[in-house]
Amino acid sequence: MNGRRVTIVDVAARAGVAISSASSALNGRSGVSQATRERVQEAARELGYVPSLRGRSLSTQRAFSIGFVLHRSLEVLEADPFFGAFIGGIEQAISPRGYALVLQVGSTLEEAEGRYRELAANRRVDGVLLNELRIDDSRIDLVQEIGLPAVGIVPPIDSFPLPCVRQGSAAGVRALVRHLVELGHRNIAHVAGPPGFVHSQERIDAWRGALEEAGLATGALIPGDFTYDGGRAAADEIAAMAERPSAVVCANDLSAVGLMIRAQELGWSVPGDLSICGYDGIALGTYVRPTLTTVQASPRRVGAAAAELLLDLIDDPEANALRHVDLPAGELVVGTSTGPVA
Amino acid sequence: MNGRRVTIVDVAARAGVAISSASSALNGRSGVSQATRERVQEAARELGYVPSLRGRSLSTQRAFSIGFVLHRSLEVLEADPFFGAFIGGIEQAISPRGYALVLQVGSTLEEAEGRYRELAANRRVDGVLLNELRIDDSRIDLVQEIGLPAVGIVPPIDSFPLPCVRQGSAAGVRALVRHLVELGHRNIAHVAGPPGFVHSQERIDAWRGALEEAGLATGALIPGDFTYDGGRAAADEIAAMAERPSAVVCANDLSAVGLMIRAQELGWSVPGDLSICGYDGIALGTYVRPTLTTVQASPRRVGAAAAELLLDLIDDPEANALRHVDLPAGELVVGTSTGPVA
DNA sequence: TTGAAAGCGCTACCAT
DNA sequence: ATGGTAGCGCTTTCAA
Repeated sequence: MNGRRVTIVDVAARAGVAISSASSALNGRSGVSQATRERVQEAARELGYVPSLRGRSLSTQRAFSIGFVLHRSLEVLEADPFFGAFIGGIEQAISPRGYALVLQVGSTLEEAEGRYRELAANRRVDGVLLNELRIDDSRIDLVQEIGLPAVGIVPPIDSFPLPCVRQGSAAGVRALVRHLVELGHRNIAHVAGPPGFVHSQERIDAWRGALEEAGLATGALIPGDFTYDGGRAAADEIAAMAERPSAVVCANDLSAVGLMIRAQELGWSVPGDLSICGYDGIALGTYVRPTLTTVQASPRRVGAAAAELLLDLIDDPEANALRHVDLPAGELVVGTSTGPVA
Repeated sequence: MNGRRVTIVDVAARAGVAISSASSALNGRSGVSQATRERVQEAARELGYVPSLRGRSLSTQRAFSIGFVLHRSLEVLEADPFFGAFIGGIEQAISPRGYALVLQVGSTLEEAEGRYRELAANRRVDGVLLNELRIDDSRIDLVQEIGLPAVGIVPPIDSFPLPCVRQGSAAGVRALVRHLVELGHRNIAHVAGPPGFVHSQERIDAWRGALEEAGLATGALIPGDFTYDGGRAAADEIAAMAERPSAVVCANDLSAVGLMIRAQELGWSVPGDLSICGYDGIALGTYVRPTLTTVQASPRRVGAAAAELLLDLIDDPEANALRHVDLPAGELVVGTSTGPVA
């Protein structure tokens, strides 16, 4: 590489115009003649000019990047491939617009909050994505307080105070329950997600509601935590029950797989003795036998939509202050882990 | 939030000193009296001053972030949780040093290269991590050509021209083969990684070498691509073989699981008819039945070590120009997918 | 020890 | 349409 980087000064000099004209020409602003514009662009090309993000950043007060904090334990991260797709979606949406993703990891919620504060304080990013929201999530106050543009990823609740991408899991969970009911199941349990999460609650409500619609009694609500081991524990819990359910809807695929493996270890046939379904549609569900009945979510699309909305928000805070994008619900994927009641 | 952000000018004014003194005081540089230093720090605290990364960035010519480009198809990303841990390790190493991770995705190698070029051209990052290197990887020339600090993640080869973190899989593969030999296997095949990758080749060589050491004939070398479906295809290939191996070492866990599931579908008993092992030690291997015999790699540690080295390199290019860090090999994890030869 | 001032590379305002 | 020029917030050199 040759010594100094080529700057806009070099380009302007070469084109024989003022720096300001060069800037306007390169950024497609008006106020330059066609001839000048072409001369500048020509000079830039010849010199291999690439605008410095730093200079631009300082002068425009923009970082040209957005932030996302994974607030999960590293252990879960290792097991759950969900984020790969989500991040892929984000990238896909922002890179064409010249933005980059700054990814941070905070294992606890407190740590995650700290990272958001940091990102905001030093203005490393122009906005952040908020996912896996808790009920009364403190991050909402946080971003409002520090004036950091933020987009939430939430179920379709009406009262969310920030712009958000809404993908409901209620419809999917209902579809799962209906599927089970059609197979003749009458006692359908639910392995929940960790308490406090908006989407944990949403799935619980949807499961309850669907049972009600079908005229069935509410089944057992078994605590869970979205992990493989949580699913295994749920199986043991079921084993200890006086009246076992014939089917169970898990809050996500990972715990469903844990439940299924443990059930098989306990000597049960799946779906013969117990029908199992999950939620998410991760690849793992197609690897195990029987294959998992689940709902195919689209983390990639969610990531892309949320990132897109965030950039819009950054560009025009007023117009997008309360915009929300509704994404279609996931589709039912019938695997071999659910079958007719014995 | 109050209108304007507080800058170093505000701090200096409040402390009643010059901006340059404030800067020195805050950054622990010498040339300020203890009294001044304290007064400045006090003022900064009172004002809630956080240095602007942008200003610092422009003046120091540093981005305070490093880049990593995932060059994988989104499909694989969704299935392979490897990167979660890797990224966690990176984050863990850099965030205490005030750095952030800029993550990009390039599905093809060409696209990935483009992203590296971009990162370098606009100086969005101070350095990059290079993993999954190919033989004669073009990115090596690229970073050298554009003068972008880079750290490679490679097997322990001597000739690597960049600073690197070396974690060999050879020892692990040998351990797998020895394990199989002890179980009485004499015909041990290998499902390879995609051709052209350094670590694909390393594993092929290690498998061959270990067979030779054991005085056995080289087994079948079955092409693969690190994916689940590649593993399934390998099972079909084995099914078509005149003389089937009694055991197979796969280049990674994901393909081993694919192979195993397909083998079971074909009616084979695992490990009765075929012993199978993988490499990586991903959680998936403990979910399936039988559980996968594999080698536990440590992507988190690799990520952390590589990031650490990269920051050292950025801080002192000369001293670290050819430094390499050797990481211990992974450990053999014996699951139930391998057993005595029938 | 302290302070003034010159950049870093860019944008945008204001004369011309 | 064009060209100066004043920032953006910081670091760093050089005088005082």
